[in-house]
Amino acid sequence: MRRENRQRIARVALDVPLDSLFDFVANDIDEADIGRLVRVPFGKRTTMGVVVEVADHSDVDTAKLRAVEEVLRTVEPIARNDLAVARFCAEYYHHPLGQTLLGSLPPALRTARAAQILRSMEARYFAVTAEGAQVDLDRLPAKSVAQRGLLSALKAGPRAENELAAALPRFRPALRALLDKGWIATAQKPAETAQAPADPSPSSFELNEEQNAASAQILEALGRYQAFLLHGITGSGKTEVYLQSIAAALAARRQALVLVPEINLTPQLEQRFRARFPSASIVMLHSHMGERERLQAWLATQAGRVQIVLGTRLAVFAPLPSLGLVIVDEEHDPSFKQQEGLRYSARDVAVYRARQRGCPIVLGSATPSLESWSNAASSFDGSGSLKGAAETKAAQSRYRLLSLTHRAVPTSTLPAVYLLDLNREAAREGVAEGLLRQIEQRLKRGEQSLVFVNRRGYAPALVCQQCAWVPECSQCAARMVFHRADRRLVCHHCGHTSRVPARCGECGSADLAPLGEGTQRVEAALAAQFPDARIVRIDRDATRAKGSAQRLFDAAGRGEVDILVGTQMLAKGHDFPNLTLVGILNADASMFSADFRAPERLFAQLVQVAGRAGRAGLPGEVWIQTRFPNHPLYAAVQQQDFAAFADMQLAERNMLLMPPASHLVLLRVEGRKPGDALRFARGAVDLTRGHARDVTVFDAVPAALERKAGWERVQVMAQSRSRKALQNFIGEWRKAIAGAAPRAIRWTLDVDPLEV
DNA sequence: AGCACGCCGACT
DNA sequence: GTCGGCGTGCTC
Repeated sequence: MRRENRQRIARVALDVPLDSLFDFVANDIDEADIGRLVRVPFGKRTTMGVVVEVADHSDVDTAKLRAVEEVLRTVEPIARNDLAVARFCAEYYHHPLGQTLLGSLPPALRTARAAQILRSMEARYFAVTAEGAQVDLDRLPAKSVAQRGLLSALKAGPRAENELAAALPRFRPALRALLDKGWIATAQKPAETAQAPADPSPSSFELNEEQNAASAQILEALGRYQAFLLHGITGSGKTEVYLQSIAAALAARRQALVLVPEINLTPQLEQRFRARFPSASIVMLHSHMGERERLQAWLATQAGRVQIVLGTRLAVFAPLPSLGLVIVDEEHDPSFKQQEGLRYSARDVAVYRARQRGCPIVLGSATPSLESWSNAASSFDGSGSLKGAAETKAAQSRYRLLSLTHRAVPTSTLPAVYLLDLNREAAREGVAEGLLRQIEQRLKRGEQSLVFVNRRGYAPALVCQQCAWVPECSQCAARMVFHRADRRLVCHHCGHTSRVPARCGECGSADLAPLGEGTQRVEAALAAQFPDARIVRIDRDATRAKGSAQRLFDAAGRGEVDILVGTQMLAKGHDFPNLTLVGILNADASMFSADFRAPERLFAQLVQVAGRAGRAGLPGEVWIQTRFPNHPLYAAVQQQDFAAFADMQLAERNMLLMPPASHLVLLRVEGRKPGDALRFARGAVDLTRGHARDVTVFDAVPAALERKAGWERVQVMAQSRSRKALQNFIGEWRKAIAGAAPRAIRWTLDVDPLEV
């Protein structure tokens, strides 16, 4: 029996929190359409999906089956490689495939109006008609300048509308007129001319021996998978090594993917890349781009018209058909980990991609994550003794370590680091006398100072002098931060603001005083101390307006500022040539954190801020205010010895069985009603009884921030030395939790959580 | 996730 | 008498 018109079924991944694929009838579809975007009817709405499989029968009731509405053939299918990346992420992070896959696409392609957006973006092309080709330009009326210009431009060949509009004055009416005369018509898009490999301009300065050695090793690995950890002190010229490697990848006609942290995505970096590769096509990819712009960049990359993709974590999903090199700059940076939805680590996904595509990946940092550090070290026994000898050996040197131990500019040296003991030294508004004296010296010498305070606002709390009452956010388990400029209290967790109370909410006293120091208070204190100094504050509040951060940085770079006061925003990527002093105010704050990674983060932050001092010739000094001058972390910062610090931390992690000595997953639970979250989380722990093979499940505990925006938050940690055992466990646990969770509970599993 | 349906409280 | 709260169920 022969069946005419055999029915074809497209199995489609949709942006819904369900694990299953959905079947649709699509008779004009075949294997080559796997990875294509399709518009499908779904319930009462229409949505976008991706064809993941093609079959000729469906197990779903024929009555239920509906037909694909449209196959988007103007976009190339998502490559098999990239589908595999999505599949890996969905599996590893235990997130629905549809949401993972659709979430990795530019937002414009996820909407049902994707086809419309694509159409509107497609440039119209115009060319002369046979009739138009006959027209003698000189015989046109003298006054029709615009028409003559347009016709002569098109006689040279078809051109895109947007190009013409940009190049010719009064383009629209001229276009109209020539179309009416029938001399020109819309035309096919001319065939792409293959892009010549970009010729890099020569390096701006000679690489030193270490940089050369590092580059040589990366170059040697082009064309195969190899992970490198490029550990270079601040100012050691890691970027030059990246540029050198990228040049080689481009010369081999391969694409390069460069990931940078969110805050570091500065125009300067883009400028540096463009200056270095003037004839290469470089696109940016980050979440602050408009939807068109982002789609455009994505499409150009997919079409192979782009040589370098420079972006934040989301760029790790860019469709690069000929990927040949991956760079992750500041690989330890927390912004590479997504904190909602698909909770992926862009650094880890980047390693997966490099391995999949058989190309090198360079993870660069002055203060690498302990995960990467242990992957690169041969001495660390991080994989645990449970593994067989062969496996352990393979795990020991998974990454190759490349070290840059000297500053690239020979005249610049690492800054000297000093501690200011707050137990012995008076402080004014949080600024120690010793630091004030240092700043004064810099002012006299005409040099710049930077004061780092990792808190915005005037004071992190307001406190009643009579009964010690402190105003708290009504929605969060957190103190309200006092912002003096706008005379308001602000919650830094949910954004809620309120008026400054005139009296204590407890005892009615009018004696409320600010407690602790934020950037605003330090700025005010310094202004009072040094009335003639030019002081600029740089934090999220001061740089809210678009471009204002850049203006402030530029002004500081030109030497128009004597003292910079600010938060982390100051810590990264900006060079202030005249800066010779860095003061660090509340470094101790994270000493009390329950998070086992707090010291690692603090060390990275201190090194990063310290690195701002003395970058160009002038010797720099760093002064850290602390009540714990004997803490070993500060000793390590003073020595600027990352290896010593890392080994100390790794020993601790080994003892406590924390990453990288083990692997973690966190169940995060949120509930609106008091007690709901804790009750459910405890139930989730009970579900694991008898199922946690080689996995330790800890008790449900309140999250670091117990209540946020009205939601109570509880978490459960599960730990294992075996990644595989943990993965199996998570799969089972997730199913059990999903079956038990009522609607009033929000929950997610965070694989390899960063903040615990 | 959306989007419906459905069953109990205060209102033009 | 309706408008509308959010609990439960389904989407090829």
